[in-house]
Amino acid sequence: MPLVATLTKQDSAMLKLDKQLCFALYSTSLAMTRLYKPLLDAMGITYPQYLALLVLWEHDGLTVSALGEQLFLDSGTLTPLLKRMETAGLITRLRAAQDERRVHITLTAAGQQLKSQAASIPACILGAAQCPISEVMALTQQLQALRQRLAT
Amino acid sequence: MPLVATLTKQDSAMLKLDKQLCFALYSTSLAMTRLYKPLLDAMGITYPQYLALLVLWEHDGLTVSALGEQLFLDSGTLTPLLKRMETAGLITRLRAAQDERRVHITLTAAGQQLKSQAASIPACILGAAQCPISEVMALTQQLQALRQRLAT
DNA sequence: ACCATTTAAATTGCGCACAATTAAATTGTG
DNA sequence: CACAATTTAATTGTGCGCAATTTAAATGGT
Repeated sequence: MPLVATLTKQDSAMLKLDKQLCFALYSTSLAMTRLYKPLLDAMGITYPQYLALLVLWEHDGLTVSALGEQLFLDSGTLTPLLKRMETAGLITRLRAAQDERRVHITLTAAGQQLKSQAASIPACILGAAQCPISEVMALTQQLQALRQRLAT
Repeated sequence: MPLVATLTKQDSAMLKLDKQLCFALYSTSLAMTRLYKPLLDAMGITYPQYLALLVLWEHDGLTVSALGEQLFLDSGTLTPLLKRMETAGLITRLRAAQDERRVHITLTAAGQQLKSQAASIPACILGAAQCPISEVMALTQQLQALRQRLAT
């Protein structure tokens, strides 16, 4: 009698890697990051740094925690990432005078200029995805809805 | 004249974080991992280690590279991960006698027994996802198809 | 005004991902 | 057979994610 005899066939079927949404998410997300890598290497940034820039290009001057809310990341991840971006000359980190706990992140001229360099990236990625924009948008919305349910 | 004047409205719209499939993938994948964490903590394993176990529960004795093909990961990631799993007593790493370049990964009794402990996980996650199984299956297949296109 | 509580960011430590390199074993070719 | 090319893991170094803790500043109740 094998040790796994306590598992029903249904349980075993559920534990197959290819059936799992979690792995489809995980492996597809990593595949997407790999696709971005050469494009971002040319800009001298990493993928999470690119995400931070996407936020800052929309809303400059956010605090670390406000940035973290947009990205679903905490200061443990963001603080060192932002320090590297500061060293690279893309942003400045400045404590607020009114409330010295808060650190505001502001784009430098170099950080702002990267936006025009990034303008060609979405089309480039869409091309690699090889599927109609309508499908990409639908998938994006499904994932956002799922994320919403998972995070509660 | 601002520096971003070279960007069309369409370019700027494409660079909005919320519109991006890549971020939906990234943030949803991380949200999923966070959901697994307490369940896996109770088993003493991490999420990537869980994925490795999913493969080994189906096909025991795979080489490092065969495991890597299933998981879309390389030896730089797997070697240290597998060493930790070996230290934890879940697997053994054994070089093949016929071809000493190859290292076969085999489940220990403890590694096999974890499967029954994991049997309740998929249902638990499905509950948190709060959506019908049909939708989860459809999303999984869409992501697998996307991954296929991105990886080529 | 005092002090406990709360909040914001930074720090520490661990485990991935991944590029690049290295080491060792095997295979292919003349 | 010799030896270059290939294959397989392991190693090295960088940058995340994240839990847990720490530090410092602001807030709130008395």
